[in-house]
Amino acid sequence: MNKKLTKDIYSQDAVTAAKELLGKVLVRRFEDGTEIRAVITETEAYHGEEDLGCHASKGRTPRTDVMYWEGGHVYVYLIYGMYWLLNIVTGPKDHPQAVLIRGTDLAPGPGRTGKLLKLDKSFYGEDLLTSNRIWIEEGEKNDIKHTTAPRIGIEYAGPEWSQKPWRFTLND
DNA sequence: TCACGGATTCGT
DNA sequence: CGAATCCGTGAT
Repeated sequence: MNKKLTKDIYSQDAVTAAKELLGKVLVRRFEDGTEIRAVITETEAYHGEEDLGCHASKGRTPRTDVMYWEGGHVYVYLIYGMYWLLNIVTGPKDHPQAVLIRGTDLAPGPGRTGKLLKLDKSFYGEDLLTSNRIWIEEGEKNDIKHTTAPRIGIEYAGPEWSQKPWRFTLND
């Protein structure tokens, strides 16, 4: 147990990685040494520039740059001026895609998750394989079952993209 | 340099 | 249903 995930899982495409990250343990270590361990219960996949729901659909900008990096990095951004949303970059270099952590057992909702983990701008580009303040470990269960649903809050992307079943929820 | 609006949440 | 609250993005 307490085994940190290796590069393999992050090198996959976002849709596959989003399913596999369910049930894994998100670990946040604070400066005072205390740790929070939250089981990932809900994810969403954002896949490439052609995905109009993905921020990278606007091309490579200072904000989306990290999505073009190799999988295993952290992409955080501020939404509605209040919440830092946590995303895990996946796939090979120069193929922008990421998995949004939409909820954990300790905090339902992406905004609450970011609040729980006390995320901020400094986590942009953090390496999950070498960071000493945030990483992901193997979970307890092996027989993970999940439910699929359309992604939330991206109506503007049009029906083709907003209706894709790229939202994954861990079954109880 | 400026105006716009968002991968949300909470209270009315 | 609407306010809170800020900065990246694209237009001026």
